[in-house]
Amino acid sequence: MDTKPAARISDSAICDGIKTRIHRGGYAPGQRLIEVDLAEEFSVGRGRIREIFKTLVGEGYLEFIKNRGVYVRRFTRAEILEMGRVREVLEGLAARLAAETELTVEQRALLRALQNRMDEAEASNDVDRYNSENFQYHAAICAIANNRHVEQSLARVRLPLYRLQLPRSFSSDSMASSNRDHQVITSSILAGKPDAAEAAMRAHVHAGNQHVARLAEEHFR
Amino acid sequence: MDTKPAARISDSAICDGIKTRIHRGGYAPGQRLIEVDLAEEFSVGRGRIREIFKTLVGEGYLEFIKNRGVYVRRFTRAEILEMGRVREVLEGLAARLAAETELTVEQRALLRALQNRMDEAEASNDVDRYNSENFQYHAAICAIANNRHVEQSLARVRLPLYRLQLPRSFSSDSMASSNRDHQVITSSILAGKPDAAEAAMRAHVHAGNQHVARLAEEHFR
DNA sequence: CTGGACCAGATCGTCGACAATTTTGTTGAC
DNA sequence: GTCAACAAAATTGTCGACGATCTGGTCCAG
Repeated sequence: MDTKPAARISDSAICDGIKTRIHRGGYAPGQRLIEVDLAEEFSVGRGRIREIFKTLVGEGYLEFIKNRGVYVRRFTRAEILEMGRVREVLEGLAARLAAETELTVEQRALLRALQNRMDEAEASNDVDRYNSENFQYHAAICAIANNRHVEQSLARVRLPLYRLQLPRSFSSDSMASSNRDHQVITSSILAGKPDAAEAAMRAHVHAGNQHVARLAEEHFR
Repeated sequence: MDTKPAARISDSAICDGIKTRIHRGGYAPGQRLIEVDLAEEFSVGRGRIREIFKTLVGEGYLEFIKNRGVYVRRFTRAEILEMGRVREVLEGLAARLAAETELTVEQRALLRALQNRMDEAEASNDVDRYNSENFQYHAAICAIANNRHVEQSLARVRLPLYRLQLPRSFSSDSMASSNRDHQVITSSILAGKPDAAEAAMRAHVHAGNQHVARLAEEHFR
């Protein structure tokens, strides 16, 4: 029993692999994914890949066209703006729930640490780092909110953001403004003020959406 | 070409069939669905049923457990309350978007007609009819909001409501209170007041959630 | 040169067969 | 009667094969 025949790969591992590539840009928006290619790559049958595709379609990553296969989902500008409005209220709710929570010392420390890191990134004008910390910050608030359905619904409407994670996504100005929002949100949550936290978060996401609305058309194809 | 061999049933038709049964109670929450049974019933292969299951899992109707099959999704009280909070903000957003819309005459007429019907149901104390009109009313607002992602996200968090669609779901008192909310929402949308419409809708759904929170534990198993 | 008809290759759709796993049923000891 | 161990049945997991559909290229008429 020394040479196990390469332990069978799990469905979720394959799912994660595909998601990661989409996030990282290995698969481009609109790209067609060929069943047999992935089947060979992961050394599984085509049927399993097919089922995994259906799952990923359900999560909003892929688009399915009958008899034509699946494509990495591509969002139009109008669609991204529609999702943006949903994101406003959901991120707002997450902030509210976080502010309603009796925070643990670890949670308080985490929020402060993330805010510090964003402040540093802003001070050193490091847009990439700010962007990355920004994602973690929103994820942390979502985790503190502790509502699986908020998290799940948010995940869907956040999908287009990964694609817009370009260096140009934040200018120096917009980064400063974004971080001012964050500071208000952070302190509102730490102070346990749900109304303030939600309002600040909604305004914050709304501003981000207007930024998207002003982007040139070429960003969306 | 006289005897077509029973035109092949489409995936979406099968999906709808299963969904309908879940809504109508033909399949009970927690019930296990056997692949081969459905395959035979619809005269298709098991693989297709399997893929359809994955799709329905993605939409929140079914739950999948490896090596054990799929079950009609069952929600705990805590989960329903979590979903309720999401519903608050999403229904609120739908009302806001509807109020932001330049309504057509048809849309105005539809809203008024639905409100009238609910008023009638309330006046005649017809809980079942009120319940049914209530669903249509919320659907109509969602349609006017005209945001596919609001609709999609809402569909998920509305799922537990179908199950609670019992006659006892509204008492005479709560029906009156619910319809007062509706009247405020309706007039706010007709008057084009987004803030008022959203606030009223949020309060309305919030009240409904508190009603759920007070239900006895037996309703959730 | 343009466009439509046709053909060949690539890819998807569906099914049935067999293996793996879980569930159910039975037996027997205590 | 209760429980464990085992055996049988039911159900799910996986794959490969075959037909159906789509894609892209070629050829020929105009």
